[in-house]
Amino acid sequence: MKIDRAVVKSLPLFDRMSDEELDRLLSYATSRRVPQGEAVFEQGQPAISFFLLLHGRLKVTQVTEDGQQIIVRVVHPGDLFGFAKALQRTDYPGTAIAAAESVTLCWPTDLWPNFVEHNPRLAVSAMQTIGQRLEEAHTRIREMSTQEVERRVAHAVLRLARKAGRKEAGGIRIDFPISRQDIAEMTGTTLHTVSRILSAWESRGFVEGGRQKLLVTDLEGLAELAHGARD
Amino acid sequence: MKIDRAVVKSLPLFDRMSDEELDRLLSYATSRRVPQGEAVFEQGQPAISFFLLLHGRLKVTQVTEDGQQIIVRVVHPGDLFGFAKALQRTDYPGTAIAAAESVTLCWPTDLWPNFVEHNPRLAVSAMQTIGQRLEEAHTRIREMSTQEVERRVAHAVLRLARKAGRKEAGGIRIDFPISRQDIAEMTGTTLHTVSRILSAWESRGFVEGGRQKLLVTDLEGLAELAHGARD
DNA sequence: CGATTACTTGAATAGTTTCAAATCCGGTGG
DNA sequence: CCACCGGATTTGAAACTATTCAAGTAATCG
Repeated sequence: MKIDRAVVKSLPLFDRMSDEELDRLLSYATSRRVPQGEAVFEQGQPAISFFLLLHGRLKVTQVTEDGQQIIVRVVHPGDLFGFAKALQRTDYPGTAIAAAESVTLCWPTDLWPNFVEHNPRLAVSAMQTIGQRLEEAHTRIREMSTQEVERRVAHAVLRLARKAGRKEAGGIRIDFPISRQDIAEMTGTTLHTVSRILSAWESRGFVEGGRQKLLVTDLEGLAELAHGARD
Repeated sequence: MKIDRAVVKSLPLFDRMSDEELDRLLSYATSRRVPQGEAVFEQGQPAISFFLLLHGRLKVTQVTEDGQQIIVRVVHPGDLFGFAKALQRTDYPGTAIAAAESVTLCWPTDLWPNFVEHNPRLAVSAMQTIGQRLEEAHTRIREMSTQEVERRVAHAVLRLARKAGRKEAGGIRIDFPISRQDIAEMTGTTLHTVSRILSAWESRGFVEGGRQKLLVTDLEGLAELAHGARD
């Protein structure tokens, strides 16, 4: 598949890179279209590549020993993902599934040290990314430790609106198919509880639901709820 | 305070480093004794230093907006900590408190890039450390999402036994003062629930409690419980 | 000792999950 | 184009886990 250089160039990660260097980087990359529902890589597979999401949306999931699934994070366009090797792992700790039709760039893991050497900025970016992820993880732990389900769901929906929201008449549309089950797996609860919460919100005018659809109609209200101002 | 070179040299992080390089590193370091209950740094302070724990034990805590506290992690001897700057942060995201009398090495954050340049191994180690931490965080999220409190507490105690356990007649002693409240803050529950659980375990012969004391008397049994084999 | 902090434990309560069943929606194939 | 099927969603009721509230009991430190 042909790589769209303009798209890559527009990403913050690469915007200060010289054209030559960018070309060199891209010359090693392959592009891949991932249909909805298909996995880019699966938990436990050897980490032979690392990736950059160009279009679409991925869910990174983990399955526990006893078969329960959680969503570790959502990958948005422009995010690096699957760089297990940079963290000294040999296999992928989770499964990355396309929530919507997606396009990824893909490099062999072996090239990581090479890239980092030629592009210190990339190393810094990677560090930053990991640091952010660690913080996000801690935030989530904090929320799960101290907040009740409704506020956790509110925070999750707000994050989605911020990272995957598209303005639309009447509110902010979460721009990829997301089910109640997904939200449950992101917040550590059950789809039943999520459904009840969204129903309650709908009657309060905060959101509008739908099959794998979510429209935030009152961001302010939700934010207040998430921060404990309302109940 | 005088730095004990032998102690530093015995750490995996430095064991392949040349004596000259180690001396150079240590020449920039200052050593500091931290009495029990005192903080090495506090949440929100500018990150002017990074640290290595030589002796003792630290709890890293975060306080939520509404004043609730959680324990993000426990720092064990040999661990690097407080390298916020490496993650592109300018302040410390948490507070590090000495759970027992501790000794730390301390470097100015500015030297981090310099060190990393001269010691690629240190950079790799740091990456590895962060990667491990991210995994630990995800493990914790997974546990909090899918497991009930008793199993979470079992896992937490097992981790403590592994990382801070000292063999002793009759079992494995958690080698620093730890309260029910601490365990509650590590597992996202209340001290009451932890107390009840430990009491139940004590009558089943898994542990022996005490004021800020914990002795694991049946590691096997606890492990089974943690993995869902018993109830 | 006296005060303080840590711990234990019972009872009531609240928040969530589990179980069960009905309903809705979207696409597929006739 | 429409009936039908399967996955997604909703919702009620029961069960349960863990928290909150409320005392009361130890252990430690000055």
